[in-house]
This record gives sequence, C-alpha cells and structure tokens, in this order.
Amino acid sequence: MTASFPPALFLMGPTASGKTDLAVALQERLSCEIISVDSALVFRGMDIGTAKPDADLLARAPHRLIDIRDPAETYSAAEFREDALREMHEITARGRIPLLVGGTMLYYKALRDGLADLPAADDSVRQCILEQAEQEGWVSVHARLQQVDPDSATRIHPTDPQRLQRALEVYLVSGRTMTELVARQQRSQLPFRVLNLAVAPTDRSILHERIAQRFHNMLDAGFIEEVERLYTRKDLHPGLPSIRCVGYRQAWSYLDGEISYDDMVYKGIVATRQLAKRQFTWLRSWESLHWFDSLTGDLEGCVGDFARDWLALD
RNA sequence: GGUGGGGUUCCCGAGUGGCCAAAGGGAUCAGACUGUAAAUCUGACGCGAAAGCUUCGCUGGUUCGAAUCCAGCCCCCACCA
Repeated sequence: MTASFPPALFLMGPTASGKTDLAVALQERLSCEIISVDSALVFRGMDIGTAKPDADLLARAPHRLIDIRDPAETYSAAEFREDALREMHEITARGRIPLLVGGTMLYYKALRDGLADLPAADDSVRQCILEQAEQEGWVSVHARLQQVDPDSATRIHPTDPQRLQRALEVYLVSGRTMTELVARQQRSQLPFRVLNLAVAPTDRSILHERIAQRFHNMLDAGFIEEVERLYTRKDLHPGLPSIRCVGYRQAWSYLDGEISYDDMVYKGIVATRQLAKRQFTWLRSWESLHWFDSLTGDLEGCVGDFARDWLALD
C-alpha cells in the first residue's frame, strides 16, 4: 500500500556537509522541487550566518520555507509539519518530487511521525512559569510538575528548564498532562514514499575544518554587519529563537561587549561543531538511512543515480 | 646580569604533607529529544574489564607517606639593569 504513495526525498546531514549544493544538483537532475528543513533559514535578514543559499542559487533552485518569519517571530516543529505537508502535496500535484533538505532533525521527525495533539506555545503561561523559576528555582517548577504529571517529571531532568517549562505549560493550558496527550497520539503515516539520504564527511575532523573555514568565510562576507543590523533594531534580544541561532548568539554577545572578537570567533565555531555532533546523534538512529560521504568524487552523480534507481522502483 | 612571580591531566585553572587520578570551567566524545530544536539537557573524560598501574617541568633528597617540603638544573613571564 505504500507503493501507491507519491515519492519524496529527504536529504539530511550535519551542518557544513554540503547539503545545499547537493540538493541544487539533484533538483536539476531529477524532477524535484526543494523544501528547506531548517529552523534558522526561516528567518528573513539572517542570510550569511545561516549559510542561506544566495539569490542566484535561489533563482536557479527555489527553496520553500525560507524567509517566512521575521526574527522577532517564532516558528515551530508543528508549524513546519503543516507547512511542509502542504508544500509537498503541492509539488506532487505539479507532477514533481518534493526534495526536503536541511539539518533540523526534529522537523524531519515531526513530519515523519507526526505530533501529539498538544496545545501551542502560550507566552503568558510561559512567562508565569519563568517567574516561578526565577523566584524559587527550576527545582520548584520540577516539584510542581511532579504533582500534576509525575511521569513527565521523572522523564525530565530538574535542570532542563526548557522541557520543564513546556511540560507544565501543556498541563496549565490544556488541563491534560503531556504524558496523557502523547500516549493518545495516533501513529500517523506520512502519505509519501520516502527515500532517506544523508551526506557527511566520514572523517569528523574534515567536517570540523570545514566548519571553521566556513565561519571565517562568513565573517569575511560581512556576518558581523548582518548581526549589527538586527542588533540596532532594538526589538530583538538573545532570548529569541532567532538570536539564539549558532553564530548569532555569539556575535550578539560580542556586540554587547560581553566577549572579545577572538572569543566570539572561537565560540561560534565551537557551537557549530556541537550542533553537528547533535545532528549526528539523530542521524545514527534514523531508520533506513542511506549514507554518502561528502568527499565522494562525483557526489551528485552517485546520489543522483541512487535516487533515480530508487524512483524507478515505483 | 639582578629581583620577583610561575611551570598541574588536551586547554584554562584550583590544590601547599595523607581524605588526590588531583576542585571548577572549557574542549572533545557518547546519549536524550513531541509547538524554543542552530534549542535544551544528561553522561564519560590518564591507562585498565578489574585488581591495579602511571601522572602534577627535570634530577635527586627529606618523610611511614610528596603535586605539595628541601637542593640543584631547565624553561616562561614581569620589572630592574
């Protein structure tokens, strides 16, 4: 029955592995249209530091779900799932194949497995929880969660503010525990036949070199000036998802005078490496994943042929 | 050349006789992950499965016992010349 579903390609991989170039090449070879799976590329005005494809590239290979939010706004896995499904169906309707490219693994997971029927984020409730945390500490928030949702409290470490806040928020907003709502979730099958592809250098040190090189290239390309434009807006702050993005957070801290330029560079590179590492953790447990080494000679050819063969199995 | 300060496990850095394989931080590695995910958090981190073994600039000494005390030597930094 899966065979009746239209095909879709997932192209995953850690940051700086060369996903974008590969996607553009594949798009031209296969009859694909690209959907970005990236929580940072959604922000307008955040181009250099997110390694967003430039205008020329976008003209050649349009990416959907890029530049769809102002940095003052938020985006979520749930919104992504909805947006991505819509775009995938539209591409399919045009007789083409959705090619999803990016490194935000939670988004891929939300798309593939679906999400429980949880309430959306609620700023006032979050603020309320935050105040309790500031006054009594996160341990007391954990204790409060223990009262209403002991299973979640067991699962979530008392030092994990983000998850504590979310779990309590779910309860306060819906009157249901996160545990209950997640248990109720029905396994929704993605109505697509998916080929899972991943690219990454086999040798981690090569990726680390690429990350450092790319960060320096970003600086040369005017990354600091880009962040300065956001900084001078005055309505943005380091608590926002946009400003918490790798590189932006460090540049912001530098502009704030908290760290030196050299420190900013070092920390920016380190944060990027750590991001890549977390992405690897996701990828290692991803089912039916086909790995390709970024350093493969004719990478586009290899992956392209592989995907073509797979599509022909229809 | 003189005076003062210092050399600690990948890095920074605490430790001044036993409770020290050595605080803490960083890096790194591994893991978790349901509307913030480029986020947030957890674990490991000299070698060894373990018993145990080898570390605190080098060499020697004192001591039941030394990263810690003593002597000599080698480097580094600051200031004086």
